[in-house]
Amino acid sequence: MKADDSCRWAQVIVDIPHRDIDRPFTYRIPETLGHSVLPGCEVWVPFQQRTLRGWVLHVHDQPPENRGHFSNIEAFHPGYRLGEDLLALVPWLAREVLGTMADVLRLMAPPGPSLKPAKWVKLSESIGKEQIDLWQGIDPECGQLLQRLFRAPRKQMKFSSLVEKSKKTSPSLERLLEAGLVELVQRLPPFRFPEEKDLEPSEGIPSVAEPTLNQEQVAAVQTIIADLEKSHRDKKPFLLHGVTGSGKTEIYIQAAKKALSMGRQVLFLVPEIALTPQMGRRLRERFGSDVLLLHSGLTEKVRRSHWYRISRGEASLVIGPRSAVFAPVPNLGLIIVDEEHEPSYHQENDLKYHAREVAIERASHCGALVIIGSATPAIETYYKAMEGSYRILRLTERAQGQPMPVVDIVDMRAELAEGNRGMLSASMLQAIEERLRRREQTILYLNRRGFSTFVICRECGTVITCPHCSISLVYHRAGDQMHCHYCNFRRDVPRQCPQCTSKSIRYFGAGTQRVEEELQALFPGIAVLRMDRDVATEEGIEPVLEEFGREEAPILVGTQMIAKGLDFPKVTLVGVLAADASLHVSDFRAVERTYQLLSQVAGRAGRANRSGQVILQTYCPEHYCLQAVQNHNYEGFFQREIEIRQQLGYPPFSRLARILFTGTEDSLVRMVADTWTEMIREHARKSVVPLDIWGPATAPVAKVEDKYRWMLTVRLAQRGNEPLRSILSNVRQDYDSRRGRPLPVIATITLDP
DNA sequence: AGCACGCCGACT
DNA sequence: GTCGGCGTGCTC
Repeated sequence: MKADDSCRWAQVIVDIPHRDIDRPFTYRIPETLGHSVLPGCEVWVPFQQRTLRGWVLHVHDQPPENRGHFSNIEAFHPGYRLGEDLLALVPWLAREVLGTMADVLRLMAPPGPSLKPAKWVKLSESIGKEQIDLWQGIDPECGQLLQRLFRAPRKQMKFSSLVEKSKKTSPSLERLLEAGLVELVQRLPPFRFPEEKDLEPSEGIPSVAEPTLNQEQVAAVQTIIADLEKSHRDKKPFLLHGVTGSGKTEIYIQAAKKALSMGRQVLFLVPEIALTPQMGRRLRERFGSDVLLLHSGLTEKVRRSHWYRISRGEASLVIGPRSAVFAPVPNLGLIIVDEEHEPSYHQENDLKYHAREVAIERASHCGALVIIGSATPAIETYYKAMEGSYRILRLTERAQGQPMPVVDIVDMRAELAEGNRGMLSASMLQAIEERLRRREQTILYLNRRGFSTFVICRECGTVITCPHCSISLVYHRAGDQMHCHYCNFRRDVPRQCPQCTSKSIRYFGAGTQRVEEELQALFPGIAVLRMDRDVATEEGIEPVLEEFGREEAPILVGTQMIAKGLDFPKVTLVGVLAADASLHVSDFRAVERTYQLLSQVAGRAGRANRSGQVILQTYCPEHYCLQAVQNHNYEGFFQREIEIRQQLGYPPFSRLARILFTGTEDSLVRMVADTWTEMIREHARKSVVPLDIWGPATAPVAKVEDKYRWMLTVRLAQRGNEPLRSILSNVRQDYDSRRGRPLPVIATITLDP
């Protein structure tokens, strides 16, 4: 063996997502692996009696300072290497989401199972025929083994085929190992890149002519192109704020073309999986076969195959959902995050990262530009743009100059006063009748986000709220009480409205089914299609939508399931039956989400050359959210909302963390939650950090799959995330290292929920 | 995570 | 007397 100071050394993260092991381990790179082992390589290393997968973080020439025993890297994956930009994300993201580096690396690794190295027995170089004969005389069993190895190709055999079925090393083999006649090596099965035959066929030639851009679009494109041409690495992201139908996609396309012409690749992130093929089709018409789609409907084989193609630089434009932000494109020049406000960028089962933030961080490591776009940016995003963290580009007009749809607000309190107890207002009915006469189509939304009903006074529109939290209370059937999901305040359902003393207290929450029934009673013989979770088949929502698209029914009733990506030219009326339902969900983002949803829904009316009408039914017509939707006034909405956030100390003026405790024994879950609460309080006190702690309270969904859920919300009343993160990380550390058998309760921390 | 070492109960 | 339970500790 060579002297230590002439070999190369690697810092390796092993594939065990556990906090105690979440640090680099040092391994020697044996000469046999030459200079192939580089940062970003997937390797196999000995780790306590077994061989584990790992990834090389750094490679260096100096032997480690602290002398000790260091093992050799046993094998490496020849098929890929993570780029420097992705590698740089590993410690950052692990810290960001309070996870481990192994967790992050798993997200970046090729999809599907990793290669499995096998143990091989190799005859040492110097062993000749004579020596084997000699051993044959001394120990026939050892001689036999040596004979078989000598005859094997390359004088080596799989451990399992040499030593029969008994898993244990036989005594004879042990002896040979000790004598240095044979050695054990880990060998990977031969690697070949996956087949491409499963790829969907694609036209190689762009088939659609370039559309003409309006003035605003041209200006935006010019700004972006000028920035792409600059060579500075630290490019501040663009926020492309354009009203629905303003032609944001065309801007993306032009920006992508520019990046491609500079020899760099483009990542295009889209929120909804269902949207991906549609967007893919459109982009393929413009870019040809260089477009690669990564939607969730792909089989693992195909995803693997795409992944390797991307890593070899064979796809110039990669389009996909959240997880595509980790696509291994080698020379990334542009990342587009379409509909940046969509919550689907944030919800992830295990690691709770936000694709928009990952995109921005990744881009900063490879000098790429990021464009995030939306008609209704997240409040926090727009606030950052106002502060100057993003550069803002505005599209205030629709691409072809079409007018925005007319939005009417119907006051349902007045309807009630006039004796209409149905779900459909008089003006809504009238508008529907009109569409039926004109043979146009109507979409009705019953926008009931969330799971449980809220309680409202039918006369004055007052919603019962928590006295401590300025959010609405949620009615729980169990116990027939109202709960606050933030601070666990509880009260009985009031007999009278606390505002107007009326007794018309109602549990709100009629579903799409009732709408369907009502419509059929009102318009006998008219076909009504319904689309909600109860109707959705395995093929998803497509069949129903296609039926509607063929104009086989004049009316479609659905949940927000159908709010996205619809484009039916015959639809000229969109009705929202309970436009305020999602306003009262107990979440400080509820109003923001309502605005986004309603704006999006409103954009569905009158897409082609017919003008559209939108009717919003509500119990609080004067609410600033609905007013802003009516006037298509995002700016005004933002001003109101940001003011309220500031007053109440919600993000972006503070940082929130949510800790979810789950377990099958309710009392134990509660106990752990209490323990954490105390520990957090203690840590905050010691480090003098201004933390507010709400709860623990039962989670909005108190029991899921027989697991009880308690929730703790922690607020840091200042802007930086760091103190909050370190306190939570310390508390978890302390909690995990307590002696005794751990309780069967899982704690999940989400920062910026 | 998962493997070894170690110190206490019920067994051929 | 040993086999084996799982609490504790460590991993290049």
